[in-house]
Amino acid sequence: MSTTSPSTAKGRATRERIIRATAELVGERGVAAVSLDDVGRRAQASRSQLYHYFSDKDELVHAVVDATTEAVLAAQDGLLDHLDSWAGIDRWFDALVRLQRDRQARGGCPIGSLAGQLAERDPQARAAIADGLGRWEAHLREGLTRMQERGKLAPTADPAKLATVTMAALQGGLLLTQVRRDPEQLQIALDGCRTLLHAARAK
Amino acid sequence: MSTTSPSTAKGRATRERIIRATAELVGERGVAAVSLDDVGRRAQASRSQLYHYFSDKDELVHAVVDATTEAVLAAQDGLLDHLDSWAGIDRWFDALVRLQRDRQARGGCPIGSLAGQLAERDPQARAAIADGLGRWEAHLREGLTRMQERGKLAPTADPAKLATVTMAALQGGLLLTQVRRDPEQLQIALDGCRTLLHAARAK
DNA sequence: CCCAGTCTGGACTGTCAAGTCCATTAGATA
DNA sequence: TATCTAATGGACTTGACAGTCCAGACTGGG
Repeated sequence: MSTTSPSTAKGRATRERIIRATAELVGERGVAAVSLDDVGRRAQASRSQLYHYFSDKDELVHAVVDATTEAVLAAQDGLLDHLDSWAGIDRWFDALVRLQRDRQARGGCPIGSLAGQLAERDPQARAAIADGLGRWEAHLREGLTRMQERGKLAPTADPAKLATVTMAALQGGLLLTQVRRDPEQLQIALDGCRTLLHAARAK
Repeated sequence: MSTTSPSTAKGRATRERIIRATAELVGERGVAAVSLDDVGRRAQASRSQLYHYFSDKDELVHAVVDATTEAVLAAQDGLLDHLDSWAGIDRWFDALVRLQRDRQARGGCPIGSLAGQLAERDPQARAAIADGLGRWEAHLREGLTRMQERGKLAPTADPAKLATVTMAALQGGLLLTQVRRDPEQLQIALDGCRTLLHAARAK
């Protein structure tokens, strides 16, 4: 629970600034390595403001988890709603790989990173992350389902499982990309995945 | 560098105990949440012993990374050397899924977890983790290559890429398993991967 | 313009962790 | 047995961090 939800525009802006700054720092260094002083500095907010808007660090982290999942989904806006055609899926895959190249293979997946850091430490965060990944996966599952309905995907294919495999390849590919500092790793993973999806093409 | 490498059996035992205790704690709570006092308590060693054998926490963590990769590979001993047949690959996949069921989907992959925690924070650790994953992947790549030589895999297939996709599916499947607390996620990911591998079967 | 509620700055406290130091014990070797 | 070195215990220092507190500034509805 927030200690205070801001009722003025200024307050809301400050709260947003705090969350954004925290999310950035968490992305750069990981949750554990971010101190509230760091956050205050980057957000141009004093310590007391942090405690004015969040009851403690955990609550701030939860807000960051939510903001991060929203940001990841928003960043894919325009792509996730068109996963019901082979071209749409290709565009999505290409965009994901391009993003890793632009980022020089740093940081991995913001949600996946949070997962690794929080899953065993904070059950509430784990649930929120699972939810975020679920929403992400749902876009693909629903796209594949529509394709099946339109006869583009074999009737025997299982859209739910295909969506899960794809998420696994994506997350795993991002992990390999991050560890090896090589965006090609994601490319290879998604290429494999594409082959698998095409194998479920309606004949 | 170690401050001191133990020259007596007792010293070696202590050093081992420290590494093992740290690895356990890191697996349970994550790197950042483990203090040297915790380690001392679990390893039955005083603070000064930690500094006798390791120059600082980072060096201890590096030792843990090495020990963890060795442990993960050792745990798959008897499986990794037989990835040159469809049956061998099936046995491997099954064992991985069974392990997650036994562990109630907790902890994910020890190496993958370390990757998420250290990749952006400790370049040396990142390199060590990349090396460990590389050795892991090499077993599969070499197995697939042998299969190709024996005509079990299509000549057009690319063992290196197939091995990479498989590692991605494995790591991603483990991440989903961990976040969703559901071992079935790994099963689905590996089943998809199996389908992909079979698609590269020699006709 | 007033003032109640909102927002903000920064000093302060308690806790805990990393890393240092030194005195002591155990063990090997001659 | 004497002696040297490895190994150990634990107190101590230093610094950083989470969280508290309170006084002062701002703001918007009356």
